Amino acid sequence: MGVERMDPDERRGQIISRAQVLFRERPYSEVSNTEIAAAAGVSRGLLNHYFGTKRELYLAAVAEMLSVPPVPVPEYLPGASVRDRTCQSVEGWLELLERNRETWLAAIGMDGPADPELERLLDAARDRLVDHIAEVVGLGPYAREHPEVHALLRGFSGMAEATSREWLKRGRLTRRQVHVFLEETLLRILTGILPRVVEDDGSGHHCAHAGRTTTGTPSPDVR
Amino acid sequence: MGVERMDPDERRGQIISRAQVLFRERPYSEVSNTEIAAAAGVSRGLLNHYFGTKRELYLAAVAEMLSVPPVPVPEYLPGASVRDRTCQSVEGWLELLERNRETWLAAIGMDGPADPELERLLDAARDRLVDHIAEVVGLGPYAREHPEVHALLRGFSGMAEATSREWLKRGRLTRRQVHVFLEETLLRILTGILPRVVEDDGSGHHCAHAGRTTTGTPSPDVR
DNA sequence: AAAACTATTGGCGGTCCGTCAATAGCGTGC
DNA sequence: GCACGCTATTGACGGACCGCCAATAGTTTT
Repeated sequence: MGVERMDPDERRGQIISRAQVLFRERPYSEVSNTEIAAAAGVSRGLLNHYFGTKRELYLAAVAEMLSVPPVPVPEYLPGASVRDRTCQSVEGWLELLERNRETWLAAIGMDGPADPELERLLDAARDRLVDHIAEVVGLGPYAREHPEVHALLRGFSGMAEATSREWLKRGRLTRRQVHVFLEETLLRILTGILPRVVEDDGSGHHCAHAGRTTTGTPSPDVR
Repeated sequence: MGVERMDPDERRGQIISRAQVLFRERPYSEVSNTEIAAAAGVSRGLLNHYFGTKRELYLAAVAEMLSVPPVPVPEYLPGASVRDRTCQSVEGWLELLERNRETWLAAIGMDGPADPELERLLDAARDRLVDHIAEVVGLGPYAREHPEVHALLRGFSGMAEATSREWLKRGRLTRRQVHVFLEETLLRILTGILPRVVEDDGSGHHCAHAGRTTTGTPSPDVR
């Protein structure tokens, strides 16, 4: 069926490409090699010939997905303030995210999500944690009134998870450092930032774009 | 083999318990029903009898892991300042984390890899992103000198991911809110918090514990 | 044109999961 | 005390999937 004989590199590329499409739609375990082979118009055995195992094929696919989204290059603005630069940085992140949202979401989840049930469980657990934080910190009523507060605290909880990973798993931070960092950050969020976000009416405020931020290549979600 | 007939609820509990042990060690796909059944001293068919499908068994196990409400109850301190409370909150989180580290890593990593290779890929991608942020923001040299800076920025990136999820997937935040929140937070981190963490020499600083924070029950990693 | 090379296929064996009829423990009514 | 019903529990069957390997069919070399 595999119509013709093909240049190995080309085949390889084509297979990976087809695999990426499927792996973006469904998680690892729910897409079969048979299916990938069919989508590529190729025998199943050929996948093993090129990649050895299904997992390796998956890794190759993901690796290429992640290697592509090269950060949109920001231009160096000599006169830019720290604030301008942070604003641009954030803007760049959001832009990138909005653009290849599929890719990122797919890359992060491999075995777990795609199962809405499991997702609900984890979400619920995290929400409980956030509720607890809100309570301890004295935001109880405020948080109940403004749902955004809750969502923002979820953001903080994400930071807590990430730094904790750096501490427990990679050892690049000490427990003390994690503590100080989280405490200081949470404090600023509570005292200064939170109200500002909630009461923001949408007027004014955007980056002082001297030049374009911008996208050397349009970066159309992977390729 | 299944030694005796047993009370259904008891059986159910026993199976879940055994399953949890295995699911903590290895990810979903790498632990077979056969194995779980063996560990529980029970026929494989019985798992399907009680839980229908493997996934449902998995969900039941995870649900119980997460339900054991990890929150250690903090005492209400009437005279405590906001700072004290945030400190306690953070301390509570870290304490909890250090204690049932296995459980959390398992629960958190539920939607993640467990494949070291894949983990490496994702880590590398995130590190690249963080490098980029550091560069844009003008921390390039500083970050290269102090690895902690890099790790802390990873923390911020965790926050970015979490808030973005709230925006893109759950719709509890607007893009604008995410932007303002991230920008403000990043700015404070850069100007005020980062140096403090890096130069912290380990002297002084801990919560003003009026009462104990503490652990009504020792909370010995799940149960 | 024959031979060496390799991309490509199809089938084999093994593992794993969901289903289902059959078995075996336990309580109940007479 | 015994037959009967209920259900926990098992063992086996069918289907899907994966990794391996010998056989096949293009392509290049001599």
